[in-house]
Amino acid sequence: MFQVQNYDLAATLGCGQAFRWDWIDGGWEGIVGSRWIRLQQGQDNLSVEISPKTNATQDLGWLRDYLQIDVDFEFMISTFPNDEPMRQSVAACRGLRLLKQEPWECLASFILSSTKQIVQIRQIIAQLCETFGEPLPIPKGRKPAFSFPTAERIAACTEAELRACKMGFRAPYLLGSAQKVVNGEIHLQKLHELPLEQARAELITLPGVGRKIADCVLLFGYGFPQAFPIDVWVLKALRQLYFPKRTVKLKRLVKFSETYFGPYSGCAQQYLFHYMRTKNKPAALSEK
DNA sequence: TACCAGGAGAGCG
DNA sequence: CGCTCTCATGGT
Repeated sequence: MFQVQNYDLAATLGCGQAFRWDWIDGGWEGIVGSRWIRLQQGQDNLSVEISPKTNATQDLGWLRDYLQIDVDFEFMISTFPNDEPMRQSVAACRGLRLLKQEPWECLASFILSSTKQIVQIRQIIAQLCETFGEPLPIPKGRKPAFSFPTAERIAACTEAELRACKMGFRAPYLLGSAQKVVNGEIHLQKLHELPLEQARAELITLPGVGRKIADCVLLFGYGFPQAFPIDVWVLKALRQLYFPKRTVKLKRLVKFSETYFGPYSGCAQQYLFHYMRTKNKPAALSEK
């Protein structure tokens, strides 16, 4: 059980930053590392069930860190620009947090995300884990759970094996990136120590990783608060909400995003993303 | 059915 | 540079 304030579990797990959480019987079930987890939103707490069972005194720091329980939420959103779009976005999903995900899983997931709807990304990743992940212990009666396959396991695949998981043209990208991780051409852990621009430059050397996907990994996997991924939704948000008069080019919007949204611009970006995706369909959240 | 999806990379002028 | 085209698949 975690005591929390302003924590919107549904927005956090269902907003498209992670792809392995399912809404089941009033709670969220997913995998963190090598453990099956069930989380349930309470009034001012999150209840936690873990498999294999852990006793109450066991250290859950790793899960607190993943869920970013201890961030100063009020301070963070107080740094957002005080404009109409941000007020609307925050009002729509107050309590959305950025997760701190495992870098390789985050990288691989977003390589698979390009020009795919979130539902499809989830399907691809589920099949990838079922096929190449390790089975994990689960509570009685639950459907089987699998770890996210390591870079080593992916690097040992053929392109055809990966394509069988329906990832299409992304297969050679995932394979190539896994190989570079395994043979040491990039050190994912080392990126934690680099400034944002250098870490981004490193990631972009990987096949299938451009500015957008690199920023997703930096934001969701490394916690760089100023990584600002601009996908089709955020592009639409920036154009529609901030520059409605004329069509501003992407390059210009990248510059705008680097200066306008403050020290936690990446988090602001996620509020804009969630707002754009849900404002015309309020109830669609739990399944998408 | 037609359109589009949390893009990247190659080819072109 | 900056623009266009292709890549694979399936949801809505």
